[in-house]
Amino acid sequence: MKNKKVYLSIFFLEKIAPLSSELKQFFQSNITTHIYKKGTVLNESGQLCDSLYFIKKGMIRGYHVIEAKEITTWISIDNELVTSITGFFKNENARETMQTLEDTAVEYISYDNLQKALALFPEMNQIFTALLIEYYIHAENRTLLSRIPSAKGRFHYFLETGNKFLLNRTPHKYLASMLNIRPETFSRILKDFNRED
Amino acid sequence: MKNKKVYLSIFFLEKIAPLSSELKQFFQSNITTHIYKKGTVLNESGQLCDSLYFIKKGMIRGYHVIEAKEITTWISIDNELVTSITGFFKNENARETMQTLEDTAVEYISYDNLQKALALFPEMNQIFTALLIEYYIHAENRTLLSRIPSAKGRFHYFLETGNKFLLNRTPHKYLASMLNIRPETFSRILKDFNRED
DNA sequence: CAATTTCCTTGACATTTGTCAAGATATACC
DNA sequence: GGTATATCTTGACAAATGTCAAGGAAATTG
Repeated sequence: MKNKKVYLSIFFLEKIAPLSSELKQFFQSNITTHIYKKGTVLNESGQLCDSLYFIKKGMIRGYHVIEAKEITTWISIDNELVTSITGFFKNENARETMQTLEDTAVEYISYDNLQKALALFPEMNQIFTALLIEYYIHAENRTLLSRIPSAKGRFHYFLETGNKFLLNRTPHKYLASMLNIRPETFSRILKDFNRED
Repeated sequence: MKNKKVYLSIFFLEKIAPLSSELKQFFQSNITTHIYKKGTVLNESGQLCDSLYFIKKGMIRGYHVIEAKEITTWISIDNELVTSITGFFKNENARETMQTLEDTAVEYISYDNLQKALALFPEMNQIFTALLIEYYIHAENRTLLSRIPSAKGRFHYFLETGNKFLLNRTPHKYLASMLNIRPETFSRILKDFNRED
């Protein structure tokens, strides 16, 4: 008798709204798992991103290339959903590149299967909407953060909005990029911060 | 015989997906119109924002107050939907303030009525999702813009992404704030830009 | 349309942050 | 585990942008 796999992403979705057993069964049959080595590019800017990933364990960043420089716009870790949102949800080519910053175990579902789920299971629409709102809020927070005038201000806002633990887990150059600060300046701000505190 | 009012917002929604005549009728009965004087605050940070506005004609900005300074995060004009998204969609207190920058005619619908529409008319969910995705993309664009390192770079990205016409319509101090530039610097960059071009 | 207020521009200067270079740490790889 | 590579730190300096102040332009108000 075959063992049923346990998918963390299903638990994750259940916390948003209850899933019918049919929908759970659907996920059970359509989720794929994979482990990516640190540094792997999941999806390149300009390619179609047709997967929605759930990070079981690990870290992924999204970045854009502007004026020949990488600009990191988000970093996600364990128990978060990630995709190249603009590309995935409109089923168009992604504008950002996604890359793992640690060895990363993911569960994922394809665009087509997600659309199927939306068509077949009414409760899926509810979940999908809730997720979009959640993601919108993240985007709004990032927007606000990056408009704080001083580098120090952005750094502290970043810490105060629940990201402090990333200091010990993410290479600082990516945090610096996300905060629109040069690594050298980041290092200096961090020194001051550790001194005060 | 009573004249049926013509609501631009209904045309706006029809462009996203077809509306059943029942849904159109529902909007017909539940849309309110209003004209706000320039400078009016529609919804203050910390208050519940329970309306989704469609700008018939005019201009509205959203801003946050951080470190005692106003930070404008978006500016919308004719034929756009606006609300304090985070607040409205989660039915929580808004974190931003919305203010008209011109005399502004709006059509709006309440949170409760929007929820009713979502419950009663399946096609409304489709529209709602499409709108959320559209708004997400806007937010992502703003995020990217504000992470461009140089003030000049942000200014040019702003122009190149279809906002040039705002130069002649929006007081520059708000554009400057949205681009995270001081008004004095904005003025200097603009002078250079006009010289070159 | 005159008066008042707000907004924009310009100059001089201060401050922050970026740049470059070198050495120190940490991490990855054979 | 030792070597190679990447990352972080620090200093000296340069460049970009912010700040302050004053005058001019534009818009608003009575």
